Amino acid sequence: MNDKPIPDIVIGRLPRYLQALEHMLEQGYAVTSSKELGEQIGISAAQIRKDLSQYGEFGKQGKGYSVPFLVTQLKQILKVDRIWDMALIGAGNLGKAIANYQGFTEHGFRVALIFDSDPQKVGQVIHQIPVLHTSTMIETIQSHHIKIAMLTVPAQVAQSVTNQLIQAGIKAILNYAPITLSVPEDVHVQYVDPIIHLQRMTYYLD
Amino acid sequence: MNDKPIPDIVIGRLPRYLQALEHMLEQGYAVTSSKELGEQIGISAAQIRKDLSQYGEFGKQGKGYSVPFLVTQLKQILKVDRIWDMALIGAGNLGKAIANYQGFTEHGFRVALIFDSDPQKVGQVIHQIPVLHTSTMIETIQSHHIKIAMLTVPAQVAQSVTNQLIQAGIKAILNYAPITLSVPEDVHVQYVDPIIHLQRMTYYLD
DNA sequence: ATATGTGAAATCTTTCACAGCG
DNA sequence: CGCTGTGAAAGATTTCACATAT
Repeated sequence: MNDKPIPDIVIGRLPRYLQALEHMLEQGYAVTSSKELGEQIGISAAQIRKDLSQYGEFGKQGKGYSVPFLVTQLKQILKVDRIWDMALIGAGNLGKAIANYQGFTEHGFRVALIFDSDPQKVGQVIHQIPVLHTSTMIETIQSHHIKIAMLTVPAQVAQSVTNQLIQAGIKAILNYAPITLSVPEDVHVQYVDPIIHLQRMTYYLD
Repeated sequence: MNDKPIPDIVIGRLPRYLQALEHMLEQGYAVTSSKELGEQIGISAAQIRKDLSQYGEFGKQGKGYSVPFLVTQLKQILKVDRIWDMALIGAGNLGKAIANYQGFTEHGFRVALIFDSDPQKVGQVIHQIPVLHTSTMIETIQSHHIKIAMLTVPAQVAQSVTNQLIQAGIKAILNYAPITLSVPEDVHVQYVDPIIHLQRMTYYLD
């Protein structure tokens, strides 16, 4: 039981564990082991045990881990044992596809607000949510106490929209724009960029 | 000048460097430094110098790096100095959005083939490309010598489709299905999963 | 004066290997 | 016996700091 912060690299693996365990749960597994889970997701058994041991003793020696129990624990650790409302900024093709993605709702993430700066898009209803103009963004996000935003605006405006999001009290940004965002250190950013992933793989191709 | 393979963690940063440098190029920068580039993308100057030095001496002491030269070099290193044809498997909402995404073409990635198992989708034309039935997938991919696939099928069938892709000679998979794929070690997989990213951030929220 | 390229040092991460418990 | 939890060891990665070049 340490009081040092747990490395971010460990946090990054927890959602993968949760994903695999939820899959096992659907398949009716009652119990699993670090070895079995590791084989499923391509991570060593020792690493899984070490990662989990940062948070408590969830397993039983000689037996393994209870799948439903571990799912519950991981959800608590990751704070996904609740519903998170999110704001979506950018109602273009990508934004629309994201607003309609079922996976978010299934995992407790709800698109609550949608914004766009194009007057033609404002007033449209996407996935039952009306598109609002960005001029009302800061105060609307504030009044809804929303902490998570998804950014699907063009790269040229991504940083200035981000600055507004920070003013609005947003603390986590899922950024689909192909640009590195500059944010204060209490704001978290994750990047979704297929080009970056593809370029990382072509390196290894002939 | 080493002959050990360069760590994958270094490869993973190169596309970020390229992205920032292309951005600088558009803005008309002729020269940059490891310090300037590092501030742009939140990576230390020393790390950038060390990473680049794995591939050669691209900079000039006292001066910095020529932006256009470094862009050219990085494109060669990452093998994105050419056009890559790709196969898209899964013509649902997400697949359609991806097929229409301009960013791929702009970076030399071309969606050349689209497959789906749903007879209703077969024959549809998406972004000027006809949707083919998955029964013809293996031979069609082989005859086009395509090495990269994007997977936007439901999780339940992702592994079996992957097995077919491997038979077809695919060596790189960009996987949008929320499941870890099992592949031989000469096949590369990258994951695009917004839920995983969101869960990684909620950990840090109150 | 300024910024690279790079060994050496520091730090971080993973794996090992085994005591201990069910 | 089997599998966890965990210190210690090994390995990988990052940072430091400076000789060197322009």
